[in-house]
Amino acid sequence: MSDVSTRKADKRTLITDAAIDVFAERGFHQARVSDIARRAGVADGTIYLYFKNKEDLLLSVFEEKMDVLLAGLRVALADTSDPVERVRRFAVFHFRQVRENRTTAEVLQVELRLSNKFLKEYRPEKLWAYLNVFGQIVREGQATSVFRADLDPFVTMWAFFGALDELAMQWVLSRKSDRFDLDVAARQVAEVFIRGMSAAT
Amino acid sequence: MSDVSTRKADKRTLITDAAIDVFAERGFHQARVSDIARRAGVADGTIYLYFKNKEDLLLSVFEEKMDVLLAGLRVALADTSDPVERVRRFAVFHFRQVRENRTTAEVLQVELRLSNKFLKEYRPEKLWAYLNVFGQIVREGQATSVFRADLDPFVTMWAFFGALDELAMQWVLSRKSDRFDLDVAARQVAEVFIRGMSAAT
Amino acid sequence: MSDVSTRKADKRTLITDAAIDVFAERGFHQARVSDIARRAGVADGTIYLYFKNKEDLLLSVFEEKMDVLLAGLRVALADTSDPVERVRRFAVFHFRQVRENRTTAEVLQVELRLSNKFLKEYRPEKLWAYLNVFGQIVREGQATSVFRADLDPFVTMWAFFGALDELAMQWVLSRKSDRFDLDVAARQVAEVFIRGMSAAT
Amino acid sequence: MSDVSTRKADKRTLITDAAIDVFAERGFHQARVSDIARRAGVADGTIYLYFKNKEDLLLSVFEEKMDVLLAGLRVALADTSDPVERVRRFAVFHFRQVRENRTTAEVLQVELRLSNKFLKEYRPEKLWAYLNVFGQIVREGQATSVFRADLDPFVTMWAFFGALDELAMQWVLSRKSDRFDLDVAARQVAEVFIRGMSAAT
DNA sequence: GATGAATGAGGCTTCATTCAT
DNA sequence: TATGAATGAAGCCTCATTCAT
Repeated sequence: MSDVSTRKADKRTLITDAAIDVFAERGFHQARVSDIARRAGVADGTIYLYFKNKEDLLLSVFEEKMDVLLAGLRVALADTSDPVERVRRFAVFHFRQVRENRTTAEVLQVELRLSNKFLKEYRPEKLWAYLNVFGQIVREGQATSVFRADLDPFVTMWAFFGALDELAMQWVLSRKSDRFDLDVAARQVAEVFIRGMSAAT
Repeated sequence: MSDVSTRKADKRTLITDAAIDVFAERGFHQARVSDIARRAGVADGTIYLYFKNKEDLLLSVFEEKMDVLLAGLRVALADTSDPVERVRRFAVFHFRQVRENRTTAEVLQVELRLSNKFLKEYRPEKLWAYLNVFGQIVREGQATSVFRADLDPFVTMWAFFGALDELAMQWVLSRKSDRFDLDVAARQVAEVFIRGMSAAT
Repeated sequence: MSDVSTRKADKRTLITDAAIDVFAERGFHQARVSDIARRAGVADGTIYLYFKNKEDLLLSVFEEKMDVLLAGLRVALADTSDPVERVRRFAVFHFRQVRENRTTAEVLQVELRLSNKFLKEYRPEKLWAYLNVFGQIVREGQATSVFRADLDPFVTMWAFFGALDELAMQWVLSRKSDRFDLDVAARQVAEVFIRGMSAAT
Repeated sequence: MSDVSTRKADKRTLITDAAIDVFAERGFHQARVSDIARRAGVADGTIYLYFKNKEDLLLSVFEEKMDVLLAGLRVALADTSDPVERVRRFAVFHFRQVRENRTTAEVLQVELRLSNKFLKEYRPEKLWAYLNVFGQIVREGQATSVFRADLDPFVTMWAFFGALDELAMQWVLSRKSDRFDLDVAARQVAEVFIRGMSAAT
């Protein structure tokens, strides 16, 4: 990689990292481009060399974040094909990401609303890919009769993601002092869904 | 009720109703106060006799609708004390409200969550009251050994709400054509949680 | 005086008194009509039963204040015709008014600027009458060769008033703790002008 | 001075100059920021790169003009240490500035005093520095027994400034036709104060 | 006379984006 | 590539005044 492209990549990363922080702190609409520029240590105009506009910056941030998340999720699920175990790992993985990078949950929240409402034309494929991993787990569980066949994977998938997402948001928003244990929460949510979806009588 | 207070109440309602429509149509940030005023049939300044500012109008919509929602929920749960049945009714009630008040749901689901103030500063007591109804159901189920004792009602409560909320949002944001059946979703989510929380082996 | 007219007079007085306070506190432009109404204990609209508009209220306040001031001044100067003594009494009287009614100085300041600039058509006759008392003292002093004949009474008059007014303003604006002695100031200003205007070698 | 800083300084000056004109013409409250921008030949928003808001623009005009005034005053007094002569030069200098910069004087005399912030919150250090020059003259005169020792320099200083200020305001606000001679006024005010403060019997 | 809810014009200010350097 | 000063559209909100009761 040449010096120039390295520096370019660095600057782009500086901007997206700054953007994640500022979007998480203030939300998309309240975040000012100049805030992001200042935090990234670049000029306002520089942002427009890497991103078409503020909206594009948000989408890029989201896409990059989701790429990392999805890759990590695949690694976390790699060495087991047991649907039950995979559900557990999904929950644990999601909450570990949230804890290790608090802004993840916030950016997801913001994105979830904006991508559908404000940016009508944008389809958050990466988010769907992430969710579909769970949908696929459900389908596999149903195929192997581990999970009840009458469950709609679509409904289950969104319900599961909603549960994780809401808990993540509450954890992020709570004061450090009365912050609950994410590992415990992960296990409990996983168990509720596993038993809830279970085909066993 | 006197004529004056009736008219006053009416004007406030005119404004909140108009606000819900306009917020749902254009989104909070794109909605102009003058649009809301025109739709309500009042002058721009009149809005500021009832609400501190545009954001306060949004939060007031939330407060008012949550009051109605909570009252309705209590009615829906009134004639049964069976925790299992109450979970079912909670889900059914929630989704029925969403379906019957789509624009209101859209504002509460989407626009409200984009308000930085709502997420970061405002303490949504009304939301907590609504959720605690579910928390209470869990505790009663645990007390009667219907639900597993090792579940944290706090975690379960947020997980359940997150599941309902996320599905509601997907339904609200989806195009009419590919809108899924909320009754089915209500039943499935309720069953997953009921079985998931069940103390039975 | 009938009950009605008494009550009417009372209400008018309530409003002007409130207006003096509010104008002094916040200045003419920053003062809100509703603030004055609240302080007076009347409805906003009531003010418009007694005054044409906000501007008219200011002018009325000023006129009334000046009437009182002028009447008081005449009393204070009544029993002496010695120009030197009258200068002393003028200064003492002015500062006594300021001390006994702090808002006097502030209303004068506000008025002085507004009457000339904002209300071009308004001629503050009452202020001129007040000042002309000093102008007349100068002229009498010149006529009796107590004061130098080459002084322009117009210039001297404004200079004297400016000196009094500025000191009054500084006294009003100063914190109670480091507030200087107005009596001393009155005597010193009077002496400076008396000696300064004196015809004696 | 580099090109950039020159241009920046120029733009700031363009704005303050335009502001003085517009404030003088229409008064602070009637002046629209967009008028000032147009007169300065810049965009509305540009003003906010140099000034916090409209009121800050007014106060900045004050600060900048007082700097110039103070520097000029020091030059005017430079080549004499005779307190009597210095009093004369102070008055002459002050009125010369008023005459030569009528619009600036109008803003400083009239508009500034209508600003509540200026009167109540802002500490006009620059004004005090200007006044203290006179206070110092008094003290020097007292030290050399030219002026009476019993005069409070603080009182004398404000009285003198008040006299100059009030006359300046009357001159600025008067119609051209009946505008009095500022040179005569300067001489008369100076003589009144010199004799008034004189230690001689 | 008294009320105070309602009006609505108008302007200050923000901030995403551009472009000359 | 990088800068950051400049732009200017657009909208929230204030508040003097009115008028139906």
